[in-house]
Amino acid sequence: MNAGDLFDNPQSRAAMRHAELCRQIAAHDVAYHVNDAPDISDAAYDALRREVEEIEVQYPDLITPDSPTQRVGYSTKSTPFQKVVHSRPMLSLGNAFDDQDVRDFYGRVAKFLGVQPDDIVVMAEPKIDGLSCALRYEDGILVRAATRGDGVEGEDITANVLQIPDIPRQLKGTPPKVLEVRGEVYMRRADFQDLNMRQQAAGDKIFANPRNAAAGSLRQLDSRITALRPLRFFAYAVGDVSGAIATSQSGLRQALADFGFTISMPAQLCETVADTLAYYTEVMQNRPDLPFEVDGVVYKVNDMAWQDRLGSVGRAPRWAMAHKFPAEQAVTILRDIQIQVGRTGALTPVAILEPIAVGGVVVARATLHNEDEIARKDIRIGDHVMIERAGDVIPKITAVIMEKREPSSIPFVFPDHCPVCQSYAPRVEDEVVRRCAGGLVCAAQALERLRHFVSRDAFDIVGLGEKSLEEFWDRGLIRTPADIFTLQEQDKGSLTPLRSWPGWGPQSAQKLFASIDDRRNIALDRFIYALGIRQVGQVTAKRLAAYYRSYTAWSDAMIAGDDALQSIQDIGPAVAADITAFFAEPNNVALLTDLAGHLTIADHVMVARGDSPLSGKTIVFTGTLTLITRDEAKARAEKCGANVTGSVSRKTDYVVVGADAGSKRAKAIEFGVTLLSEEDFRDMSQSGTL
DNA sequence: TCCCCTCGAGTTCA
DNA sequence: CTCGAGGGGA
Repeated sequence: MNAGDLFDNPQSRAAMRHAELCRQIAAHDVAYHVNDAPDISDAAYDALRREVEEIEVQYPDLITPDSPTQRVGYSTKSTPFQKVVHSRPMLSLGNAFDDQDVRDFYGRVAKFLGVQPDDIVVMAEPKIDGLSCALRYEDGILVRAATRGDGVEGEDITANVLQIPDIPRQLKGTPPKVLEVRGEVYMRRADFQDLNMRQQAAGDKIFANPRNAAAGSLRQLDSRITALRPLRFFAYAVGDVSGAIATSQSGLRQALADFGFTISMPAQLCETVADTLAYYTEVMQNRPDLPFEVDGVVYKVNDMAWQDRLGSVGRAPRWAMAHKFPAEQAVTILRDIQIQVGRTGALTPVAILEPIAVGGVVVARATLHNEDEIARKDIRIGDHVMIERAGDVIPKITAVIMEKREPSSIPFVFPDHCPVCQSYAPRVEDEVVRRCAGGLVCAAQALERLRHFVSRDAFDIVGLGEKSLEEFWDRGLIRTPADIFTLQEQDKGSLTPLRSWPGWGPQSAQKLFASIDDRRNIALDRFIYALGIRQVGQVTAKRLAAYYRSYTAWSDAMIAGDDALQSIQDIGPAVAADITAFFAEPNNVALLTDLAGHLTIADHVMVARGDSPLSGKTIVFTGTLTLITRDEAKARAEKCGANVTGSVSRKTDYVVVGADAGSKRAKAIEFGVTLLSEEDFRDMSQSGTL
C-alpha cells in the first residue's frame, strides 16, 4: 500500500470535503450574523448545508458537536422562522382504509420478521388532527421546538411552544441528557369554537377548522398572541435520544407520562388483529364525543427491537401504520373537464368544479386520472358528482349522482389530439394514458420539461417558478435548459432587460442570475434526473450515477449504447429502451453537450456507511435465505451502504448464496465474484455501527 | 406466467 | 397522495 491509497477512498474524500464545507459555512455565518453582511446568496448557503447533511447521512462519524448541522437553527430570509434540521427525519405513515389493509400490514410485518401475525402485539392510539412537532430537551430543559416541515427540515417555533400549558419546560424524573419528544399540537373542539367567537367579535379571521386554527396559532410571529390561543399537546414518540428510555411502545408512553407529558387517549395494547379492528370501530363510534378531532387511529408494533429491525422504506416506517376514518364527502356540480399536457405528453383530464367546502377547505378542481376513469364512471359535464378528499389532501370524484343527471347530457368525448400543439395523441395498446405525439415540437411538453428541470429535486433553481418560466418562454428567451444558463448574457445585450420588465426590478433580476449561477455545479444524479428521460426518476437516476460514477463515463456509454444498462437494479428492457431512445435522438445529444458546457457535473459520491465492510459494494442475493428474510437482508445491506442488485455482472462485488442457489451462483463463479454464505453476510452486516 | 413491490408521473390547496 | 406499469422473485 502506498500513501496515495489512504486518500483514494470515498470516505476520506468525503471527510476532506466535509471539513472544507464546515469552514466555508462558518465564514458565511460570521458574515451574515455578526457583520450583518451576507457574502453569499441564501440558496448557495442552503446548498452548502445540504451537502454537509448528505455527507453526514453517509458518514455519521463525521458529525461533530461543532458541525453546522448540530447548531440550533440558522436563518434564511425567506421565512421569519429559523430553519431547523431534524436530528432524525420525521417520517410520515402508510395508510390503511379498510380491514384488509390492516391485515396486510400484519402480514407484511410478519413476513419481514419471519414470525406469525399472531405474534405481533400492537399499540393502538388515536390519530389527532393537529400538527406534528418535535421538542428537544437537554438535561431535562426544553431548548428547542420545531415543526415537522417536510420531515427533514422544519421551523423553529420554540417561543410559541413555550406558551402551551401542557408542554413542560422542565421534565420530571430523571430524563436522559438529550431527549427529543415528538407529538401533536392541537386544539380542542370547544376551545376552537370559543376562539372563533372571540375572533368574530374582534373582527379577526375565522378559522375553517381546529387544525387550521392550531396551525395559524403556532405560526404567530408574536408569541404573546399564541399565548392567548388554547393550544394543547399530546406526546407520542421520541426522536433523538441519548440512551434508551423504553423497550416497547407502551413503555415509551409510560416514560413520556412520567416526564410530565400528556399522552393521547384512548389508547390500547392489542394482542390480535381482531382487538385492533375492534379498537378502530370503538374510536370511530366515540368520535363525535371525543373533545378533539381525530382522523383515524395509529398502530405501532409494540416491541421496539422489532421496530428497529423493521426500519423504514422511503419516508414511512414499516412498523407503524395509520388507519384512516372514511373521508368526508360532498356533492357538487362538474362544470367542465380540462385536458392538461404533462412533460411526457400525457393528456390528463382535470375536473373543474363548482367550488364547495369539503373537510374544511374549498375544492374547485379534482383530478380525473385518465380516459378510462371517466368512461368507467360515465362522468359527464353538468353532472352532480360526489367528491371526497382522499387521504385528507387530494380531492377526487367518487361517483356520479345519476338521479340528478340532465336527460340532455352527453358522454364526454376524450380528445385524440393535443389541445396545445394539435398533434395526434395516440393511445399505446394496453396503456391507459393517451400521449401527445408532438414530442419536441409541443410547447406544453417543452414547458413542462423545463419546469421539471428547475424543480426542487432536479436543478432546484429558486426564483424560476412556473409563471416566470412561462414569461421567458413567451419572450423566446428560454426554450431549452441550456438557455437558462445563458440568460444573463442574453439579457446584457437586450433592449428590454429583465430589470425593466413589469414585476421585475434590478434586485430580483440579480437574485435570479445569482441563483442560476449557484447551480452551475451539480451532482451527477440530479443532472440525470433533471433531463426528464422517460421512466428515469430520482431513484433510477441515482442508480445510474452510482454505476457510471462520472458524467463523461455515463454519456459516453449511453451514446455508444451500453448493453450493461439492464444489469443495473430497476432497469429492465422497457426503461433501458427509453434511455436508449433518448440518446438516439440527435437533438437530445446536442442539447446535452450544449448544457454540459455550461456546467460542472460532480462525480457521484458513493452512498456508503464508512465503517462497514459492505459499504459501497454491489451485492446480489440468490437462493432461499434461512436466517432472515430476503426483505430484511436487503434492508440491512442497504443500511450498510451496499447497493443491492438483482443480477450478477462483472461489477458485482459479493453474491450471498442461500439454499438451492442456481444460475446466479454459476455466473458468479464464472465472473470470479466472491461468494458469501448467509453467515458471512450476517457477520459482515453486523460489524460497523448499525 | 403470475403476482408483489417499487418507482415514476401527475395533481390539490393553503 | 394515488394510480399505472416495469422489474423481478416465485
